[in-house]
Amino acid sequence: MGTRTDAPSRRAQILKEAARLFAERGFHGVGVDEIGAAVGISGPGLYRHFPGKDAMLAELLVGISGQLLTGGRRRVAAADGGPHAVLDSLIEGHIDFALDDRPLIVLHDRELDRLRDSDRKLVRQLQRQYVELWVEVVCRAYPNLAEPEARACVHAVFGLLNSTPHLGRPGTLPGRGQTADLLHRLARGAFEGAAS
Amino acid sequence: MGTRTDAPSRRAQILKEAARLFAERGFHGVGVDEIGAAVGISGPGLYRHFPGKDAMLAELLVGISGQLLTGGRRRVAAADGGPHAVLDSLIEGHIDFALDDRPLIVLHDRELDRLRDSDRKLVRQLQRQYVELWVEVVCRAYPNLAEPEARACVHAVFGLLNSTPHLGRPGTLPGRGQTADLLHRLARGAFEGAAS
DNA sequence: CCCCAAGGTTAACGACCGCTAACCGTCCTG
DNA sequence: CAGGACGGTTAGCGGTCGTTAACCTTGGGG
Repeated sequence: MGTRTDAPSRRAQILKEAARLFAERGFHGVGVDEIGAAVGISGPGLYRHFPGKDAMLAELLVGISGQLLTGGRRRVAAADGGPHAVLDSLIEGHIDFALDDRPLIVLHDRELDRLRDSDRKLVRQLQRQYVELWVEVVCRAYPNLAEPEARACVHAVFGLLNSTPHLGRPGTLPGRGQTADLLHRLARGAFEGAAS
Repeated sequence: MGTRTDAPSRRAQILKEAARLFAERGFHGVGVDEIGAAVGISGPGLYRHFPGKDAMLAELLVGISGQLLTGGRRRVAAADGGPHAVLDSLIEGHIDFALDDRPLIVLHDRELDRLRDSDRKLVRQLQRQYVELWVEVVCRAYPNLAEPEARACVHAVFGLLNSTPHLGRPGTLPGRGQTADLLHRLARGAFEGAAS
């Protein structure tokens, strides 16, 4: 038997609802009773699945950071074109994540400081590796960008791509595909502008 | 006697420290005692200056939104070049704000939902007007962008420019001037990329 | 058939938080 | 020199929050 991939239903459901609530109202703005109510159980029943409220946030943030990193590494490893093609792949992956898991993207750069020291250190390490992955590709694609500049560009483009939650209600923009395309052009253009 | 511009020292000091703390740990993560301690008085002494903790956040957010809007309008009115020059001026103004008042920029798009309904409605209205100001200029500068696309671009570029808090410790990037220049090129490039 | 693990329930505790009450010193002014 | 506005203080109240305790129900296996 594996120690993971057990009991997918309830635990995953709790994490999903907790992510939504944390993203909407902030970690400190959500009570455990509300999280419980969101999954049909109430209050302290959550403690059969998690040792505490902090642990939910920690698991969410570690999960996000890990997913982003491994997804990015996979795309870099699967590169078959030049550095620009690799960068496009990274951008595409990040956009997919931002569009499909908005609450997680919000948490990922808003609620990091609410973690216990050890968890925060781990998440920061994962995030840093993800950034460095991008920085290497950007430096290869735009050789006239120095590394600190490239790092700043990467952070800025993350801010750009993570702006999807601010796009607000749907319907203002045609569809997911076109939104993704627009974001992609924005990100590429930003790098081009920085390197000019 | 004017109803404003009185007692600049203490009140302004409280607002400044409250902004810093709210940005660092979130509105719900900061107690009034900590805000008091940050300005040398302790706890309920704050209630001689503000009716409550909510009022501090409200005043901060209304102030930021108003400053951004009036600053933007001033720059549009003072336009002496084509739409691209106006857009450059808007970008420059927003960068100045983002670099000089990082905590306020953070609050401005993180803690909006913690306000009472009336205050939130006001702030949202100011923010919307600011966005529309940009959208008009962008539509003039890039006529092949439809209005919904232009609006999405503006939000995305805000996300890009507001990423300065993530740049972390200073010293990684040369100086303020070069950071501002890099951000400016990133923003212009993003619009160019979107319009291509 | 019994039992026990899994996953709930409600009650309640201790800590904390926003805020009020009551009080106090210090100027500035009529 | 009285007096009141101003800007502090400490004590404490009411409510909320995360967490624990004690108990209950159900389903599957020796």
